[in-house]
Amino acid sequence: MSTDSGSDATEHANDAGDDDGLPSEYDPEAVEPKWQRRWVEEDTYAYDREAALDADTAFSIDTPPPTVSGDLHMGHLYQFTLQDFVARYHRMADPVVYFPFGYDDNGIASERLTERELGIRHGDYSRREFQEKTRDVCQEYEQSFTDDVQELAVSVDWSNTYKTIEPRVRRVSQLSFIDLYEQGREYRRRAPTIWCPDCETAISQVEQEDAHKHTKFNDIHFDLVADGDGPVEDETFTISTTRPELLPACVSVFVHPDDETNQDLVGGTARVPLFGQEVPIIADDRVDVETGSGIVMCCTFGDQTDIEWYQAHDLPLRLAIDESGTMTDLADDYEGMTTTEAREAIIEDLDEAGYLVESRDHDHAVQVHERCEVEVEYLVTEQWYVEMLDKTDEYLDAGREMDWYPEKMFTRYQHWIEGLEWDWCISRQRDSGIPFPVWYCADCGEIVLADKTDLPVDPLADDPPVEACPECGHGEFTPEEDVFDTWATSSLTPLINAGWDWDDETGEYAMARPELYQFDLRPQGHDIISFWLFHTIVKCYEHTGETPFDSVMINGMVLDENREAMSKSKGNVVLPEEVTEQFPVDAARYWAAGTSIGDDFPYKEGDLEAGERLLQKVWNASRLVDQLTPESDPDPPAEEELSAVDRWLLAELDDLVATTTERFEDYAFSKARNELRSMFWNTFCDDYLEIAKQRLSNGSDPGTEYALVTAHRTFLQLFAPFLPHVTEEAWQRRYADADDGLDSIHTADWPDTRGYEADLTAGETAMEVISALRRYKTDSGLALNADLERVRVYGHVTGFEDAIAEAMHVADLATLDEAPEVTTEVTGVDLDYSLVGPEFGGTVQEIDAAIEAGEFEQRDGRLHVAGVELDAEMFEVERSRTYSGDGEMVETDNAVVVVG
RNA sequence: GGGUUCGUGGUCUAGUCGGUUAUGACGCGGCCUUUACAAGGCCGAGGUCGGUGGUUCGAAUCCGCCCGAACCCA
Repeated sequence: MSTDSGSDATEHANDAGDDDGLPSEYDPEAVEPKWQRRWVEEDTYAYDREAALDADTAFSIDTPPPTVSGDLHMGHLYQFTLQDFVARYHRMADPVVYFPFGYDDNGIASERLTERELGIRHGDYSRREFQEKTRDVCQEYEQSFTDDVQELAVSVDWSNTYKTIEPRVRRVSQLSFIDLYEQGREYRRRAPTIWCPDCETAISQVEQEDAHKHTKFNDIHFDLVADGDGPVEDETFTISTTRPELLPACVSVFVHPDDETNQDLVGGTARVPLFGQEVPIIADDRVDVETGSGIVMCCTFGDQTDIEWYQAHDLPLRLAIDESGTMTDLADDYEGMTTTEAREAIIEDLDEAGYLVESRDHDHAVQVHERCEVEVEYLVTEQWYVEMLDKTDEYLDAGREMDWYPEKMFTRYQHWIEGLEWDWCISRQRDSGIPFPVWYCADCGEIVLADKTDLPVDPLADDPPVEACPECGHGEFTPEEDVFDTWATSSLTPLINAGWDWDDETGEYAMARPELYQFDLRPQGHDIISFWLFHTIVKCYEHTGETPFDSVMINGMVLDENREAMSKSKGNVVLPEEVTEQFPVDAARYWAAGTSIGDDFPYKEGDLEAGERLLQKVWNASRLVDQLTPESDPDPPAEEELSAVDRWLLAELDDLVATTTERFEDYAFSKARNELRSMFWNTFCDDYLEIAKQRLSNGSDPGTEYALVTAHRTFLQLFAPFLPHVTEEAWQRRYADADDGLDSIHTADWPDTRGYEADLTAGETAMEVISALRRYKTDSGLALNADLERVRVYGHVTGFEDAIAEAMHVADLATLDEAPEVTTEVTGVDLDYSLVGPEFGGTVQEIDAAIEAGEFEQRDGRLHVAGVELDAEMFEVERSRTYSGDGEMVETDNAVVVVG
């Protein structure tokens, strides 16, 4: 039976002396690693392009490459496993699946990892040296990522992987830049920029996050030089600020237009203390009147509102802080200090000079860089931008064209886009990253792009494609030193996967694997859908004119057992390796399948244990099937050889195949898992197997054997995406074709419905009768296999009589044409409110009351109650029955059973 | 501060464009060794659906307000 006999030593560890059947114990510790290795060795998951082209279709998944910044966490396990459910299902249901893997190692996160790992600072090395160190460190982590992902049985095609720093990706990234530039979608401008003084780079709006900081709120006197009516003397007013070090950058003072007490100041002039510059007083409704004195100073730049004011009121620019967070010469005596030093010194001096009214404690939210948590500055620097704000409507439409799972996530995306305020700043002043393929004429500043055929280039090392400036003829060029924002590359994964490139011969962009684009699915965590998805849509849309994805599957976050986010500081982090040490991988996958897509969900050991039990159940059922059916591929029997119960099982199985297929198509894993489990456990194991066991103990029965094998085979296949190891093990031992390499269950065809029709009502009633008899035996203290002398059934179980009798060890079973002798008593009336309500409206309560009081009468099939008449379909009379004959009566929903 | 989503037995959850006895699993209590499985089988207890007001003959399901949580954006 074992089709891979001798291929692996570990496999025989637990089945000595049991050559013919399945070993009695399922041993995941031996079985799981065995198949993980085989699948990789045999390229079970490889993308077969020939087949894809033949079939003219491939199910393609654009997996977001995880950031290489440390070890695998539960979020990875969860996310990869969900992706794998999709990949495994479609690999069986569709001709071909493309399921690649990327490592995102070109960003700040990887630099930080390198610094942490080696205990160094990037600034102490040349760019090239540091890049090499980063690559070395990342390589180690990438290898362990690969091992981990393989150990989770994630069916990635390992022949289609990429690193975001590799030359091919650098080329795509630089091509993307050139294409967008040539389309006029990019510009370089000296403009206010969000700046991280610690990383010394520009960052984009979306890389900021909130942090609550404890600071001082300082009330400071400003001298009033003139109010709205003209010059005044010896008058002052008070502004409140948390950032007095920005006084040298103060360019105006603002008052809210509704602020009546200070309205007289508007149109006047104020003198900035210590620094002496005179600035206008202006009205603007962006003033926050809730905090502070209601009068605020505007500096270039303290926050985003300052930038808005600067632009709206055409204010002058005073730059008091430089790229490293150091005070400039504008700050006079404070030049060269850090912002923190300057803040303290200025407060002291203000106090001495009598300008400081009060300095009080204050908690407020500040913007910090998400990677290093250092407070951002707003500087004016020269950066590259991708223009976006002019086309947000179009990008929103692109998002609308995709199918969102769950649907509600689109709303989040929509609000995010509608709230955008900045174009996308894509230049970063970092060591590691993909350089801009750009030089500038040293004389006139003309922008010179690399030639597309030369990409990837490094302007710091390579020469520009021209000898002289095409604009002014000058012969010297300055290389662009900046690198791309990580997202500028991360947003290109569909193009990377599809092999997007410039074809110099045709003069067009083309894809090496156009059959993959647009991608069928983009999976993504809900915390980052906004900007990762958005940027991907924007770029791919601009490059190809098409939305990159057909559908998006959004997953939630993994929480701890108390529904709290896992974090190192809370000490509640569960590591994947701890989980897989304790439980089979299949059990972890069972847990992962247990959530509605999009919802956060907690780590739950109980679910892992339930998963483990299911594995054992699958195994034990497989053993029994193996023992009962010598033939693993019996021919379908003739119609008359199939008994009612066999046909019933096959018909139920058809329904299950249909619904499970639909669930997988809709990414409804939780429903698929639960329905599959309950059908397998309750209907197949508890009911059918018990019947089949008795039936086959008396000799062979082609119908039952066929139904048994067919159902077993089908269950293994339906379970395969969730439980790849145990299903493969059972499949190999019973069904795989030994002559055909690794005939894996994961490349088998997804089951089709077989078109069996059966009397499902009779089947259901028969199962009710069996349950009732089990209950009778339990209640009577009898063993479940105890013999019953005589049973009478009143109810529709036509064709199932023998099955019931065999399964329950009944010597004499017969059906009754009429209800057993009972005295019936009407106990009430069940109304169908969906019919009664609309018909009788307000009188429903009276009807209810009359029935409750027993004041009703049934005549001619109609119910006369509370002065109205109800049609037959609106009600059902409830009766209680008392059995007065011999034996004991047991009732079910649809049958009456008399034992004895 | 704004927005989005969510709040169902001890725990996790199904149901949620209204129809009246709310689904399943885990856990809990009891009983039972049936020749695949005690990691099994059977039975049982346990919730009125965050709170409140409203719409309606009828609301877990629709609307308002309040409370709580998460995420996103300021």
